Amino acid sequence: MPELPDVEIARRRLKKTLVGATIRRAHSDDRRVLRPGSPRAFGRALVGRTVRDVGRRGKWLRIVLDDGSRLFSHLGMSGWWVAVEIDSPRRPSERARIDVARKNGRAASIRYLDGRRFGRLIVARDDIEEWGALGPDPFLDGIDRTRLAKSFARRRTAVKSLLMDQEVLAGIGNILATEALWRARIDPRSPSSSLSRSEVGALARAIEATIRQELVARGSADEDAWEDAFSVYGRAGAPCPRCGTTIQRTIVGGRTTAFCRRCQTLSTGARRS
DNA sequence: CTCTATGTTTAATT
DNA sequence: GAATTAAACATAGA
Repeated sequence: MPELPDVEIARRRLKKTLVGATIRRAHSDDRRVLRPGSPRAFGRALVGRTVRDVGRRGKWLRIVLDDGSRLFSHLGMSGWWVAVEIDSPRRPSERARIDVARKNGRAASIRYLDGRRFGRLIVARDDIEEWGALGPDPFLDGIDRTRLAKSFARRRTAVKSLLMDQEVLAGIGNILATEALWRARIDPRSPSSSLSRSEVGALARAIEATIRQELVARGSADEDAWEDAFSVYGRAGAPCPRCGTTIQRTIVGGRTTAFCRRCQTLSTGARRS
């Protein structure tokens, strides 16, 4: 379940169990998830280390260790971390496990699950390239309207595709982009360079509000809260919560997109040709 | 059987 | 070059 809000929730939970704890065992034999690393390097880098910090940028998690090395975790499409009893039996679905001893004397264990195995676990001495390439994180850094407007002005690509570009803003995926554009009343197919300054502002506010809303929905124990928080994502054919018009489904930048054709307007302004 | 899926990278095409 | 599109990855569920 991995977009910015989900990864932020995962970060907070991991931080509670891991910071100050010392890693006693670390195991993974999943070469796909560890790519381009190896099971041996994974264990060797982690065992004996104490966790200093658990951070996040965009959809990446970064666990910093006492020797300065780091474990990066990207959840892909289906990745997730769970905490379990230290002696709980290994389940076949577990792609990695890390057992720690905490300062309070209690032991803990976290397991990485990832059905589709698009996720990554990377150990490195320094920050990896993918981390450094990320644009500003809307939750950590806020959204610089001027900078965003400049990114949009440079290209005519569909605004939704630019929103999902991790170098423009880090952490926005298909759900956040779909929901924020609905909230800002902007057609996802609008060329980014056609957005007015006030539309960019409305979009920035919509992104911030959607992140806050999903953080609450996904942080709650209620299983249904996750889907209930969506206004249009996955709701093609259902009525728009705002105007009642049937939600449309289309493809933008290769990804399924839901939108309301009545209340999300297509900007066509400033264009060449 | 077919289609879809919260992501990213790479190859192919325009 | 840039920019867009399709395919690929691996797996589960409808």
